[in-house]
Amino acid sequence: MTKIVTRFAPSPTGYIHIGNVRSAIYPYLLAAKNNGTFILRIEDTDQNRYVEGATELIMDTLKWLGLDWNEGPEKGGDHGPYFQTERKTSYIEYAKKLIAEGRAYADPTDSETIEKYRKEDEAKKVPYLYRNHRPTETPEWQEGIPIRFKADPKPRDWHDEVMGDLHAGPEVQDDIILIKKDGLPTYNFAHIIDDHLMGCTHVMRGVEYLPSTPNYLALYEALDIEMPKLVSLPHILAPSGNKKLGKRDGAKSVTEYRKDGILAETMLNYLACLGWNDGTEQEIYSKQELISKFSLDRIQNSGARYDETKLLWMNGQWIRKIFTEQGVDTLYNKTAGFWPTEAENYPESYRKEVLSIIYDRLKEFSELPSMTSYFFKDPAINTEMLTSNKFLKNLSEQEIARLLNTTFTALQNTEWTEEKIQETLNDLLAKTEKKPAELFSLIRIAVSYAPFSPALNLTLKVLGKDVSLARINATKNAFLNDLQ
RNA sequence: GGUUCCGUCGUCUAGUGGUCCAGGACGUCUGGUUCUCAUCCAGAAAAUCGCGGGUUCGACUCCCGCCGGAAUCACCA
Repeated sequence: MTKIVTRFAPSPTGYIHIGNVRSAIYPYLLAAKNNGTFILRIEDTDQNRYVEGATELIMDTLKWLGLDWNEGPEKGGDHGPYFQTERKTSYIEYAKKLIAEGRAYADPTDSETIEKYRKEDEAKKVPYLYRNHRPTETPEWQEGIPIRFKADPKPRDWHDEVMGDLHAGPEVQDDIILIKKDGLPTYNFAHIIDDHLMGCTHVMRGVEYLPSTPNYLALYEALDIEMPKLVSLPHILAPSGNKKLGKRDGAKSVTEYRKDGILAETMLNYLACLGWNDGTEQEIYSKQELISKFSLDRIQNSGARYDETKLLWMNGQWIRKIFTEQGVDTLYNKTAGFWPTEAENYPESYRKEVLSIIYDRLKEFSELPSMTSYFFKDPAINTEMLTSNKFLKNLSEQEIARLLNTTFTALQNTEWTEEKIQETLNDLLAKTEKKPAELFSLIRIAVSYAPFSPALNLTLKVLGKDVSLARINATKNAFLNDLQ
């Protein structure tokens, strides 16, 4: 069995967004599953669209997701260089070979003339095909003149691993540009040479390349190159409408989700399963599970709409999974940079305690500041919040002050453990003859002034005895002052 | 316009001729878990399988037509 070689071949024009990252994920998974090679190749032949730093951005995204490439920039490998601009000579070499064999030609036609041909065909309502305007006299090639393929239009049948058996007629095959005026190859030509030279067994890319596949087929044939397996990946659709998700539709960069506090595990899981599933009812997959279960034939052949709600749900699942399976330390290490600024004044151990009791309501780490602020900073007292609470509406201010006083006293003599605090709270319930809804809400709000918080005994435990008592006292005093 | 691809609950999907008056998940709604928010658990609503014809004893599954959506037609990738 031949070794599987896949590649991700982005052009350095910006960040990787969620609409196109699957063409990195799937090749990675396929190679990893089969102990193959995953190559990162940078297709930088378009000088005009080149963006400084884009390659780094792309590598950063890949690293974050854990899609480690075996060959490519930073890694090297036996098939380098991995930037197309550095492979210029091989393209020229192959193009020259095609010219020598009469399968390509240097095209002296200037762009105005080409534009004229196009207009003429449009006016005549015939499809514009350059091969109908092929120049009769072609010069010897020299840099500065584009090289065109000499099409061999005929019906083409091929197999796509996702789309199945495909067919196209001669009307879509044309004299495509191989080498541009600037001496660099077009994508159409370069990727074929590179895939061949790099030994790629699978070419995975978006379905937008489907219409030009017949031209590639002709090129493989003319070059006498064994065709790799073709895998067309359907588009990810924008949340609304039916358009493919692109930067123009607000497709966020993959790493932007990292800033929001989405885990890499979630991102990989969600994106991989958008348009792929293993046929079971499993929803949560680790990278290892993805690798072992991945298969080309289970890639969906219709586009999938991107749904951020499910991503958020999945992130919650992953947060809980990591906490229960790998412990608070592992989860904590992923929260760096998300804590409220005041948290810096507290030891790591305290932040971990806080995380341990709030992690199960987290959906993304960006919620951390609003969810935990009262653990790090005394909340502003807001008596209105207490008196308007639906469980506390029937309590007079006097009663509130009295209840808080009783609580203060009881807690003062409590050993500060989860269990003991809970015992005290239960005793208080019996003594005051209040419903949990009343008493606990009261205490909870008095110490947090937050719309919600973890279980009361846990909140008090983590807050600490001194802080808890001080806050209860402060609220009690606020009501006493009110009464005076 | 030409060419090509796609079409199952709102969304992601299972389904390869009978086990499907279509299963799971997200979302929504209801109830439960000594307070809140969430988690978790239980339950509900939600798809005439794009439409119309065939083939067949029987079709979401096969065939044809139509409709709808998308992609693409560059010296961009």
